Amino acid sequence: MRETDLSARRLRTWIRLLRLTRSTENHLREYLRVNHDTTLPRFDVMAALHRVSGPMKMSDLSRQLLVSNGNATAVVERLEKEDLARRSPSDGDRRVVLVELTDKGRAVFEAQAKDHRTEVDRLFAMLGHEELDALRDILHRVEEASDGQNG
Amino acid sequence: MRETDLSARRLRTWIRLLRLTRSTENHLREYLRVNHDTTLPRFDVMAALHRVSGPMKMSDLSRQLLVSNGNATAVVERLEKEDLARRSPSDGDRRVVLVELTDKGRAVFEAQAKDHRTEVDRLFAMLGHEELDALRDILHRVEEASDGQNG
DNA sequence: GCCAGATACTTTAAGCTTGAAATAAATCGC
DNA sequence: GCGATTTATTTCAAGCTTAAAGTATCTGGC
Repeated sequence: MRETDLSARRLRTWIRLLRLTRSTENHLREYLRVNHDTTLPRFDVMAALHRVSGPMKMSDLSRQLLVSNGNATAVVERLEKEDLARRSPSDGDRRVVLVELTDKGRAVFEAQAKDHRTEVDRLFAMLGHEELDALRDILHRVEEASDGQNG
Repeated sequence: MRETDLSARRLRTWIRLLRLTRSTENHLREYLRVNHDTTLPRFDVMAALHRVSGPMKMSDLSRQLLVSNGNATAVVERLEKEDLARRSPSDGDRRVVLVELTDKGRAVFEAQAKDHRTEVDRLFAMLGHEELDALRDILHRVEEASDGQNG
């Protein structure tokens, strides 16, 4: 009975984790739409580009965001159309395409990110250092284990 | 500096939570595709229908899954085409549409769910009762707080 | 009873996402 | 060097998802 209990609890926990994530994403999507006229995927891509503060390979972008390569192409294409990002060929390897934020993109993102951060802070306001510690440890464990299994 | 630290940690934690959820969803999507030739949205809808084991309002379905009403319509439509689910009008309120699994749908889902559960159990194998307790408490807190703020 | 507003659902357009196929370029073994 | 394989990216078709608009029905105030 012991192991069956654990298995059932893991499933219930996963479902609740999924619900919390969806609910939070829905909040943030609505927030970005109303206040910054943008979407979550665009924001995510811009955040990844901003973080490295320089040109980034398309493949690194999709790997980082855990989305397909075709998806990265599509979102970057839209950002490019609005002059928020720019693609350029790589010097060394001619297969590689590099992406980076434009000046406009950087400015727009920084305004969005400031509000986004405030909103996340609000949504998780009830978590203090102790809960954050506990959560970090648990996330660590799961990530490490899955690293061992795959990539 | 105290509050700024907290805010930064909440943001980092949210990002890692999001990554874990995406990574897990990617695993499960691949698993369901390869082994059961189905998708995550279809599985989620069928799971919700199976859980209530009877007719369910379309609006309750989309509320439960935290997706838009139009989305529920689209996925149920596809399930219906494959004879996995069935829609019918409600007796009392003629605006209401009820959905339920067909016999075939129930059988198909139960086979999928068995494997899905095993897979979740595998992905979260490193979490024992203590971590699950800790996680449950944290999820509780966040959910309660956001219930207070909104719906 | 009527009608103003609320509720339940579907339809639509646009954008997101995937997996697979296609293209192009690099690398490896010989 | 050459061909086979691998790697980087784009293109494509199909499905997913949302927000908004549209249709139908119900409810509450009068």
